[in-house]
Amino acid sequence: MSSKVTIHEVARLSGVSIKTVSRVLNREPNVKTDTRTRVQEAVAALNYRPNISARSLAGSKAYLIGVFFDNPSPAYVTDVQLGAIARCREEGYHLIVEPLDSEGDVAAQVEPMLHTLRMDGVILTPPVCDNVAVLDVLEAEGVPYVRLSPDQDQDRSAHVRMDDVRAAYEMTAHLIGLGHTDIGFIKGHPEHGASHLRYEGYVTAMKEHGHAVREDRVEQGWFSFRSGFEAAERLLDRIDRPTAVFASNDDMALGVMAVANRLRLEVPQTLSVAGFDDTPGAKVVWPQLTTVRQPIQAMAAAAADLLLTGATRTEGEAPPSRLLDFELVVRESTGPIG
Amino acid sequence: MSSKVTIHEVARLSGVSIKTVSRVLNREPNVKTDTRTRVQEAVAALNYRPNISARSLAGSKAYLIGVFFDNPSPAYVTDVQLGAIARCREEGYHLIVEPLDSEGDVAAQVEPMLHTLRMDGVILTPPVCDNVAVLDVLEAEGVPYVRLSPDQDQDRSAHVRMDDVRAAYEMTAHLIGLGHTDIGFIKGHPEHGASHLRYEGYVTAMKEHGHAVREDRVEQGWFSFRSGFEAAERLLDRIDRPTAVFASNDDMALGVMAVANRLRLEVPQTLSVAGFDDTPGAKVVWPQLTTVRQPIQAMAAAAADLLLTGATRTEGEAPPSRLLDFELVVRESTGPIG
DNA sequence: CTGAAAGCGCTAACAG
DNA sequence: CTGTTAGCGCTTTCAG
Repeated sequence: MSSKVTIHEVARLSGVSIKTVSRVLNREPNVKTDTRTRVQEAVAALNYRPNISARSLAGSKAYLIGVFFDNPSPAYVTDVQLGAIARCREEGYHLIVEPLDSEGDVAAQVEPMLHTLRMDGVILTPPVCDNVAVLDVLEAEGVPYVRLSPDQDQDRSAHVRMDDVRAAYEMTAHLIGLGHTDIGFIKGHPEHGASHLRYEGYVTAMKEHGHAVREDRVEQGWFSFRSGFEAAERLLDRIDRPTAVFASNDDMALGVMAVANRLRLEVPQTLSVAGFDDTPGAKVVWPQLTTVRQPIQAMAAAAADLLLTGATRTEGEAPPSRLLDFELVVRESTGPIG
Repeated sequence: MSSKVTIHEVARLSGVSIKTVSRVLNREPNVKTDTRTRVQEAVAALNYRPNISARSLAGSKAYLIGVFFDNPSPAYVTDVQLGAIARCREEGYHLIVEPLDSEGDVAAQVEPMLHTLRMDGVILTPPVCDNVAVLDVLEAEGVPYVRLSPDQDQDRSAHVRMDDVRAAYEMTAHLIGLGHTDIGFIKGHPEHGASHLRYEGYVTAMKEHGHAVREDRVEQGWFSFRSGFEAAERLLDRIDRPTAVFASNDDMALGVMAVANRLRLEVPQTLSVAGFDDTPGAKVVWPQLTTVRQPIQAMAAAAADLLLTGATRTEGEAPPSRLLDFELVVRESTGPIG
């Protein structure tokens, strides 16, 4: 219980008023350099840390940023937390995590936490970032928020996203560059916006390179391993089959790999397989999966940054947004034919 | 900004003093049932929520539980958070997540957060739960903590764990029950306590069933996919090979699967493969992996419970601990020979 | 069983 | 550039 040091002790030791200490703490202007130094020394000497409850009770900041999530993948959630905390720590903010139960009334879960804990901002991950009821509550409570990769109504709020179309385009181009012309595609869950964007990238790349998009080369999937497995069976269990398959996410790509194994199709000699997301599973198959990496940590850090700099509070103008670069991760599951 | 309702409004509406409202809020005794009801109605009518900063500034509780982690797997971290929050919400507590950078001075990172944010308790996950410097800081600051699956010095603090020995024993017994007598084993990272416990379970089961533990059937691994892959090559790429392999974790088991695929060994007809942990990857291979599921959410909930009930503050006696049950998850990667 | 008074440790005005 | 005075919304004494 060594934390009995308060702002008063610091003020006394440095011979100034508590208000001046407060100014130094908050990096406010109008403090003589000399005084500032003296206060900082006292802070260090006493190992003083301002009490966050007192600060938020008295002031307008809570030094707390919330991360709301509702069932996305663990790897995604963890990366969001790591990215957000990295930026938050610079300003002395902490992260409150609030898993939401999407089965229940999500808005009803959100409202109480906004009342008790006055967070300075909230980061919303998919799919809760597209839950209109949640956005409504947030706005009614006046809590700034940033959405990560929102599907719908992007102009409604500040958000951070990645260029799915271009990423899918480049992955397709990568396959084409390897010599493939007959490339199968497995679509993602039709209710996820990313599905359409990724498909669009694939189609554009095929067309621009003069390759037909055959109807029997495009299968519907649902982002799950099983749906990828089944789609791959339809695509591959026949004489006339594509030489490469691009699945809209890694889980489905792993399903493709499983089918390839079963059918004794050598990857990548006989079949190239590409995924999307760079989930942990991508490195846990043999051969390792070529995929697209989203800069999730950087996206979360950008979201935190928007919140901390107050950039979300725009008057009239369109809410700020950031578009980050993806990365093509070429591993062993794609290669030239033969 | 609808949250201007304070305890005073509630007191006025219910015709009592704020102290009585406070009593009702905190479920304190000595309030007439009638009065209590009236206050609760006022709370509901005004949609009042006590301000957490004010509460923690005035009182001794912060309504905040910390979760410290330092590089365990995303799936593990997420489960811990879900389990802990489930218990915390019942009491109006929130979760603060603090990823620690194990490369740096972990203790130095912990001390400031304990000062600014006076958490009521902290849950430590492996491997940070075995960092003595962190435990020292926690104790110096008087912050109660519970460790999840600690390796060392278990009696030092409250902790929650699972019976690794028995789980490994039962998995081995499962294989033996299927008719296997020649079972390979891949050990985990030698510096993780679980590695030894799991090996012990395997050895005990083999011996008790009258099967020899051949030296050339036990390989050292490091919990990574690659180490499992390499160990499996030594175990399987030869005429005289075991009919089953039990890897100390799923990542290594997936490495075994990859080697089996490569060597064209049919799983499970020619080779049974078992893992440990039930990570997401276990369901993302074909055939799906037989493994052991740790009740991570339940363990985290138990840890939160110890913290919330104040069970960690024991005088003199041994710190409390809870041992939870594991679950054998039998999927398709294990089966009878032939 | 209930209430009045006194802060918790800080920031927000406003004076100087 | 610096200090003074008020609270923020609660819990904690301590009286009734």
